[in-house]
Amino acid sequence: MPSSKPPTGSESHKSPDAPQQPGRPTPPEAPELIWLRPERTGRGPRPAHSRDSIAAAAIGIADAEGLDAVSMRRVAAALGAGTMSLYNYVPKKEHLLDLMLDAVTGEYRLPPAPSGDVRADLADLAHQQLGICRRHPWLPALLLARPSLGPNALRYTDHFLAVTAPTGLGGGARMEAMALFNGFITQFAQYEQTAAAGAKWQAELVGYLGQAAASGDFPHLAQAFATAGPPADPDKAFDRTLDRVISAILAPT
Amino acid sequence: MPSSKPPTGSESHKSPDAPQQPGRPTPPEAPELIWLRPERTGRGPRPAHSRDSIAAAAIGIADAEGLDAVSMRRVAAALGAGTMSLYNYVPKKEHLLDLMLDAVTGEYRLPPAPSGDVRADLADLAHQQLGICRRHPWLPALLLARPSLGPNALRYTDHFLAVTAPTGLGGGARMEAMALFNGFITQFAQYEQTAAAGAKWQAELVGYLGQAAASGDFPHLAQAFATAGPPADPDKAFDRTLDRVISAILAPT
DNA sequence: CCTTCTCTAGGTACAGCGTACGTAGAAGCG
DNA sequence: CGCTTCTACGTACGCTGTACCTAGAGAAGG
Repeated sequence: MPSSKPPTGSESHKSPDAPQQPGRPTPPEAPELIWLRPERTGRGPRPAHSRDSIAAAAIGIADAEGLDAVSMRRVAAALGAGTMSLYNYVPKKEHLLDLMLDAVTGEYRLPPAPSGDVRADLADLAHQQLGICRRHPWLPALLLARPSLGPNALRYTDHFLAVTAPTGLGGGARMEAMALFNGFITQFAQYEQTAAAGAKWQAELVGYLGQAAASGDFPHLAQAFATAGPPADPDKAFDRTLDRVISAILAPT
Repeated sequence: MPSSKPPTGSESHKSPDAPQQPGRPTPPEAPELIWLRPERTGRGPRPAHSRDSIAAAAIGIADAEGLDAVSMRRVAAALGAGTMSLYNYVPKKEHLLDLMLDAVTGEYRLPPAPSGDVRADLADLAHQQLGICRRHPWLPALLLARPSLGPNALRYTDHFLAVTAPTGLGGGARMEAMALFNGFITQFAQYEQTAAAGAKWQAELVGYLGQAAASGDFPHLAQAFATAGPPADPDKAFDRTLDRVISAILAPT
């Protein structure tokens, strides 16, 4: 997440009048989006790896040890490659994350066409997404941090637009609806992850909230705290809020 | 975002039978939540700084140069302190982020009591949150990454519960509603940020989407792309979706 | 065929990160 | 006054992303 000014890339000539020969000829402007760079140009030796295998290796590490364990060195080592060789495939680490994102987005099983029941189709998409997020605990954080539109995400988007076509909403409105829809699911999954992360953390939090409630400064919080039932079944809570979100999407303007 | 196993802290005795004297006596279990640690114990010299001043310094850096520029060294330097001195106030960098989060949460101007118009009160909260997020571009990313419940967040939560009390929903349901509400706003702000980040990026994206649409593989995307009007006023889009979200919250079960 | 040129692989090196640890001295308590 | 406990901070370690360079593999053009 570079803040505002990336260092503008290379521009690496040593002296203004030097001949083009030495070093790199500075490919004038490589696209920033990795999906716009061809994976292979056809010249030179065949690459020993592929974007897919790299993404798979990174995903394996992230699944097993968390997103923080995914470093260029680790991934390269997992592939049996030298660290810097990875940079021939992935110009920046950001792009590695993009590859990971799109690879897991490929796990959706999208039906060839909408069923006609918008609610059911959306619920299916939602449950698939929640499942994918649960299989890859690092995914919600990544989805929230960076919007990425790889080929598989395009497939998904197209399908979502198809499913919501009967609503009569325009293209832009349906894109907004998709953002709301995915955002809710992702955040739900993210919350599940952090909640599951630490029992000790949770115990501390409960103590802290109880103490806050007891202080008298937060009467409504105290009341909600006091009337809270047993911790709800997460799947029930998900479906309950999902219903509300779908209703919000389908509601007439 | 530590994945699952933090290294369990210190436990730092060198030999089992060594006397307790050397080094640190290992305070047996300091709470992980920074809000549970007292800022001051009363012994020893008066600290030269405070959590507030530290948070302010960090926020200043983040506002000016982005979240990545906020490092322990930078913050300490901004305070005129040695790097490691910061660790007397903030046991881990995570906690520094918690302090930043709660400090900006203090920017809400909460009325002493709900007005009685639930929709209006929620809209006010939403616009305040959007404003805060726009003032601090790094905030959405942080809000999405880590749930944090500092004192100011408790104030906010209590107010939200008060505002939504007339809905008749239970405490748990209103907490879920708050998550949905805040999540939507945060994601909207986050999206605004990334969109504003790079014109070049946006141009590339448009080209990429156009190319994808032209490929014929994504008919609905192509159609949405073709019928898209001029880019909508973000504030209009925000209010439009906000209305839907509020309706979803207020809808009877 | 050979030459040429482009591509890949990978090592080395650097700046910067979070933070463990140890030391020196100040301030409150008995 | 001492004892204890705190604060301040320098040094050092392992890790990160990645700029840059050197070899050599292998397709394209003559």
